[in-house]
Amino acid sequence: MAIEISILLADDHPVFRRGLGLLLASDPQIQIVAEAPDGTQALEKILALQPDIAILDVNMPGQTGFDVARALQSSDLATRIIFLTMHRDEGIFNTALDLGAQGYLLKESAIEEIQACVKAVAQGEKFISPQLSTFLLQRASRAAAFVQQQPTIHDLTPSERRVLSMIAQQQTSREIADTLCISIRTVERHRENICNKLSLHGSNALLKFALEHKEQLV
Amino acid sequence: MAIEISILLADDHPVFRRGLGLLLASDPQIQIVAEAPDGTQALEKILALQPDIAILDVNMPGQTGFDVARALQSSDLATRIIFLTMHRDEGIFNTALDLGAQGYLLKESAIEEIQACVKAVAQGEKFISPQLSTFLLQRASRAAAFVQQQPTIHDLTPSERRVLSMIAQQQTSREIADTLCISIRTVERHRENICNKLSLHGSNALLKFALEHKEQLV
DNA sequence: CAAAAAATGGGTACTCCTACCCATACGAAA
DNA sequence: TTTCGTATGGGTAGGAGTACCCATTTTTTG
Repeated sequence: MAIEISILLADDHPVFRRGLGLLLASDPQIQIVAEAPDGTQALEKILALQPDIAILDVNMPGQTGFDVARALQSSDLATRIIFLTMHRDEGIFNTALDLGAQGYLLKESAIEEIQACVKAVAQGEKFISPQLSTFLLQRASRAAAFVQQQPTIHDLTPSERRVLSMIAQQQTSREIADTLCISIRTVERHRENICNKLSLHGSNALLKFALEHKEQLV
Repeated sequence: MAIEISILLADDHPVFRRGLGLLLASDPQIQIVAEAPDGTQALEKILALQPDIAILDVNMPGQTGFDVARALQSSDLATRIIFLTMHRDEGIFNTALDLGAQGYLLKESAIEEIQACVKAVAQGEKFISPQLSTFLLQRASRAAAFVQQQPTIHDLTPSERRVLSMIAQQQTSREIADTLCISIRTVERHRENICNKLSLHGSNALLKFALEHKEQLV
């Protein structure tokens, strides 16, 4: 078949981006119509070129892949999204799916896997890295249970998220209170609520969590 | 000139490895003689093929790029080493230089930069990502001052390193003491000594440091 | 409008960690 | 042999954070 799949490729690592571009373009069905080194340029080019598929790195300087996806959600473009990430992380994975991603790949994926993903997504199917099947099953069982058993970062209120991200920047409650011009007790209250929502216990639970989930706290 | 530079390429991410391979091979002077997905295979192929240059990812499953470099140090091979890493991290950088690396590149480097690095190293020069010039200057000034002003992980004793890596695994002093069958006071003494050596201050200073330098604590 | 959620603030007890004080034992280096 | 580094242990004070208790105000939502 001579059906062309037009693709925009966004990743801030030149070698990875160019390399993947070359590898994908070696397939006659696939055409790379643009590349972008960051989310802002990716979004511009997606809106201008309206590719079939946008392959977006999650972690890019400036606008992240998630930011681009959010911006696209409010448009009526038919461009489908494949996320590409370093992190075998359930939180990021769930965020991606909540943003309506059709594909989710780890950067360590084999080339054949990425090609298969592109073709599956081009035909309207979904494709998720097999390495993440655990997360997918957990997500499915959660959905089946009709209750969210393991609340994530996304269940936090804006204030709580703000505090959490400041914790990830290694600020103490005292410093956070001073910065936000609120009482340290309020900060500690937020901490408590976050701990409860995320089922975190023990000493420095929040600091540990925050440092391990920095990426999601941009 | 028709001088061929033979290269072994080791990285656990297939797309990055293949992509970089294709990009480098597009230069007529450069020939990729082998690729490897992990340190063990990299070492085998280096010993068998004796390439001019080995481009090694630092973070690979099993044997890391550093492990390979250590193994090569004790051999008398002329293969020069270029390290490739995600992390803009001074500790990793210094370790690499201590291991006799001729090149040190960030994965976010431009393709031209990597090509320049390969050619420089092939001619016996050194090449370090310009993004790391800060570290290089710090290292130089440290050496000039003839004293190590900022001791690093490498200045810790074996016991201290063991404790630090357990801290990075989110164990409390109590748990570490139980695991090692020593008094919690000894663990706390190690913590103190580590804090002093690394000039760490404030609450949870060690936990923060340990979580931010996990990669070096394997 | 009423109810729920979110944000604000305070009290108290407890644990963990840091930061200082003290010491003894052992092996290696000067 | 003496000294230094390392590992081992104890005491004590204080800061930071968790985990409960209490409350009021504002905003959002049904």
